[in-house]
Amino acid sequence: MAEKIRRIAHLDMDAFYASVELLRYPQLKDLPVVIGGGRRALDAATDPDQSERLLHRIPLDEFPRIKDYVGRGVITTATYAARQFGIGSAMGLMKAARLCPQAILLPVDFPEIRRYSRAFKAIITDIAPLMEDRGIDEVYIDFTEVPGGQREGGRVLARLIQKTIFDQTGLSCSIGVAPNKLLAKMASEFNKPKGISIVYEKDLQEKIWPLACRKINGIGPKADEKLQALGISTIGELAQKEVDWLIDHFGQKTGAWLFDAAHGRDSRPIVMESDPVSISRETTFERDLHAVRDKAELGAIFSRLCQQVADDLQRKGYVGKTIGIKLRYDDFKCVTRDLTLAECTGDAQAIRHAAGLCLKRVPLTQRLRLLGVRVASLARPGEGETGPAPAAANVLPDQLF
DNA sequence: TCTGGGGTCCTAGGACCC
DNA sequence: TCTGGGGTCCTAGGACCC
Repeated sequence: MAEKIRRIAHLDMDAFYASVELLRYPQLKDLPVVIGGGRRALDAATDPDQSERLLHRIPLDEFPRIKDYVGRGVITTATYAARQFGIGSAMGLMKAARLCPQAILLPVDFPEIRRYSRAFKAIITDIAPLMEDRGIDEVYIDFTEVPGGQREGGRVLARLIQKTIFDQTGLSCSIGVAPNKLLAKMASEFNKPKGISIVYEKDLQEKIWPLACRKINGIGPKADEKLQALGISTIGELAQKEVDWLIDHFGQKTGAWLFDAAHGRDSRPIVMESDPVSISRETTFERDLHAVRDKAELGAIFSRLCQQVADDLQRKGYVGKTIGIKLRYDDFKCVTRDLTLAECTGDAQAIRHAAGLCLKRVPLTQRLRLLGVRVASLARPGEGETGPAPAAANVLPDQLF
């Protein structure tokens, strides 16, 4: 019997958030639709009175248009029709409105998105149990030992998974199968949407080296800029460099990683379970707020964030001992402060108190656009939890908010 | 009219201990 | 008195990803 070779798949749902909405509103198919934004200006779409009518093929001209949106939201997903206008993920909605004013704008329906996310993942693990969750709309799957996982380099199994997901949910996905996660991730992008791409080790020069370095998961705008400045644009060009040269320019760790990545080497395992490192909540205000003039409003938001983080901790079954805050100023500059307590807590008041101490260590003359609260150094409750904060801690007079 | 929210990982300096 | 390591924890910032 032939030796099995390691086959890793990366599966990415096609325009996931938008596709889920299209299941509900099939009349929007082939139109530019954008998902994103906050609550405001979208009430029409979520108004209970209207949702009745939505089920009965609401006329197109009654859908909210992006040009009517006022706010600070960004795009989560755009349909392929919307992408024709240059609209893309993470783009500000205001900019997207200029590119395609008539695009339909729908808010993210998180419960629905999570429902479909759980559904497609359950379909996958029924077929191939070794799956790594990489977020709401993508996963890695180990094909190596699964029936059909070796046939045609994984294409047979990929087709089965793709078809089963589509038959059971109506959603399409793209799959790349390769010797490791790094290459599988790149392969899944080759034929989007509804694509299947198979990459073998021997395909490195032909299929991977012509690609831009930016296609490597982990090379972002900054690293790409630095590579460009060194005359390196493609993965092939990166692969021509000596490992020592890369280490000189990028440091030991990054240099060695760049070298391996350019040669298609990646030994990271599939990780099926992991504990979170931190749990946080943050919010961007509708308008920039001032620490003094908008003190009451900020204080209320601050307390709410602490309560939400405490609720999240409770629901997920964690406590933590490092409490942190994050501020973004009106010029988009960001600062963080954190404080490690003697013992873990999950209590909203204790979090609020520690976060309040952090806040005092930060300059507050400039207007703020974002405030966040984070709990890290997590543990399971039982050992290390302090419970409610001592009464004295709650009446410290010098709390800012 | 720029630029969300929830994460992970890395680096680097200082404190502190052995 | 000066001169060293190394290891771990804490903190701040930043790159990157979905």
